[in-house]
Amino acid sequence: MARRSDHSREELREMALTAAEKIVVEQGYEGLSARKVAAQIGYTVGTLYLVFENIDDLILQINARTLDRLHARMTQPHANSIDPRDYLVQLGQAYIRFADEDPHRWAMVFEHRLAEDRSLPAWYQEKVARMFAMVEQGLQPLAGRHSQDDVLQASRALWGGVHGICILALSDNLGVAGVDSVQQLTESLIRNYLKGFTGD
Amino acid sequence: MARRSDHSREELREMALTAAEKIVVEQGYEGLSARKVAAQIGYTVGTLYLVFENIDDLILQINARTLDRLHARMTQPHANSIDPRDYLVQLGQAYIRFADEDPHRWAMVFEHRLAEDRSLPAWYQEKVARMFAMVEQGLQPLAGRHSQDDVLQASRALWGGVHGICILALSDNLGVAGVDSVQQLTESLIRNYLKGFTGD
DNA sequence: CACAGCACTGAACGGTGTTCAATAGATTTT
DNA sequence: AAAATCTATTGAACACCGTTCAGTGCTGTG
Repeated sequence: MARRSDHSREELREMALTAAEKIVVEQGYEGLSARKVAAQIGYTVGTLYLVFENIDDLILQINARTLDRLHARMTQPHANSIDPRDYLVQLGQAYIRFADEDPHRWAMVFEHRLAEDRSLPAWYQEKVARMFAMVEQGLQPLAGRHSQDDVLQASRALWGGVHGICILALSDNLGVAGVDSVQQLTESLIRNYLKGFTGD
Repeated sequence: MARRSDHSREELREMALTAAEKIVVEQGYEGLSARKVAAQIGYTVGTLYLVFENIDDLILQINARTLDRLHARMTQPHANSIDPRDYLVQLGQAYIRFADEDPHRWAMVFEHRLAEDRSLPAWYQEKVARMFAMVEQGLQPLAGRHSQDDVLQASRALWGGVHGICILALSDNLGVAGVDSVQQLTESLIRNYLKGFTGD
């Protein structure tokens, strides 16, 4: 029996999340289970429920971390001093690279569906919004005479597009092998879309 | 106990698939279970395993039917006698409409992941390829001086894009409410991409 | 040193996919 | 018609899943 107060709630939470992430990275979404996480950190399943509302909650916390990692990756390209088109391509490619390097972690963000009725908490939606905002800002210099609404719509279409390519590629539904081809597809999508958007 | 030979293997298979589809349509992927399907058709779970290899197999069969339905929907717009651009937009919108009208059925095609190592059977991949082929053909009239490879790549980028918008929209990650807005996004993606692709 | 409080346990519940010895109903043989 | 054979179907069993909560035993307090 793990001693009482060996670890604070916060420590427990941290240990559990780290252990769970390890399982996900190695075995994917399907490989994750409350009992496995508990065993990894030397506690029993009941304890997990003192720290997390339920398994969905735990998954959401991991996905939040994944979104943070992804965001960090996408902050590496710098908007200043390069062509806006190149910047957006770099954003897209950072996204693809992230998904390729850590497919299990990435996939869980999109494979995890919460119960039909329940919706994602605001703080989580915020993290998603933050990524769309990056695209929106990257698109801004190319706005020309487009309205703000147009830019918003374009950023969504564009990012949805990149995401779609990423999904299909990772599930082998694109008949495309290797990251390089996927990167090319992404670049094709972005550059052609932008050509259409800016109208030249 | 259901009488011996009340139904042929083929009838059993048909009954099971129909029952399973009903469950999926009503309750989604998560709501599906071998026992529920068996109960629906008046047999016990063991019998299902005489007809299907396992639950993944059953799901794959349903997904194959879904792909057929989707394909039928996408065959309704006619390539002849309209502008190729309009045709591709119609294809995209048929896709979105299908996903919107039957989200559970559609979602299962993409939510279902088979074990890491196993890959989709050839006859199934064929059905996926058939859909990409439609896009490729729709794109052909706009090929101009592009190589065949370019057209192939463009069709994948384009379709991946439509798919991505569809996914994000259905999981409420686009902050877009209502089918109409999604249709607009799709049209934006396709028309702008095509403008870039054809270069005018 | 006793005791109260509570961190933690782990068995229990109802679910899942999957297997396979046993059964019961149909068919064939006697 | 009865007996024997055959086999489609059963359903209990297994190992897992998420979740709950009465009980246990450690720990800080009085």
